[in-house]
Amino acid sequence: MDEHRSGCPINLTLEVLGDRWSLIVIRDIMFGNRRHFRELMTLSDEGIASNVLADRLKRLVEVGLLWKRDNPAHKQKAAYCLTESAIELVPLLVQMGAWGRRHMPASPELSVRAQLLEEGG
Amino acid sequence: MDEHRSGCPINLTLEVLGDRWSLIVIRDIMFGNRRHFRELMTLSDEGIASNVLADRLKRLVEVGLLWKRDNPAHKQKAAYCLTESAIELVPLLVQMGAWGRRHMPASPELSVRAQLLEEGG
DNA sequence: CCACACCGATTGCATATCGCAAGCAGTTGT
DNA sequence: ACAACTGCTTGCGATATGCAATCGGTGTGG
Repeated sequence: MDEHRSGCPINLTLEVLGDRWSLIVIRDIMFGNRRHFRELMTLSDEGIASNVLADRLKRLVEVGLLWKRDNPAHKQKAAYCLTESAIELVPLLVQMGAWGRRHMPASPELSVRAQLLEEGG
Repeated sequence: MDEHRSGCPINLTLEVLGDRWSLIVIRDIMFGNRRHFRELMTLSDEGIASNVLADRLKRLVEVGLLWKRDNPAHKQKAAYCLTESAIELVPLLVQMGAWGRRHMPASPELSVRAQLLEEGG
């Protein structure tokens, strides 16, 4: 993304994270302790397609939300890690969880985590 | 959208708001004091297309984030208003503004509003 | 040494959504 | 009557998405 639609902070955040998958990937790395491509693809309930996951990982690295750590022992098992910018998305994800918990048909077991974070985990 | 990808609160929020325009519309109604179709289309910096705006307004009404108030004096000038659910998105928008202000090239004049909200406006 | 399972990632293809421009019918002000 | 304005629709090319199959490179067991 080269040109921005506007300089509004909310809009700029939307330009980076405003799609159906980017925050799912970040959520799984952040709270689900997933680092590798196959983990992110198969272990999450939503079922992201491999081409979409590859595209999102690439874009999130490009915009500085993730970085790729090579594993010298296992060259194929590169790990995707959160940058400081991504870690600072925690309050945003907490608010998203809190809103979804109150206004959408969230499943009880998955709501617990959101509730704990909301109360200050 | 009939079936949900998962019961995770974050995912459910993304299913409703995870696109480039829904939160822009809500932002303009919430903070920009815009109620009418033409206002939302022409007065915002990002420049939403009319068909996309029509689609988003319809969907946001369907999911219960907006409601349409008829104007008896001006039949053509229907006003779109926030529901209670949408008003409770304020903390989420505040967090989006805060993150964008810190990590994206936000313009100074538009950042002021975000900063004020962040500090508790 | 070699077959095989696994790794991240790519390709092809059908479908859905997007951005843009033009235009619509109904309503309002003069 | 007429022009300006209302919310909204249509056509169309470009782009994004979802799905399945597959790729070349890498580690492993026999």
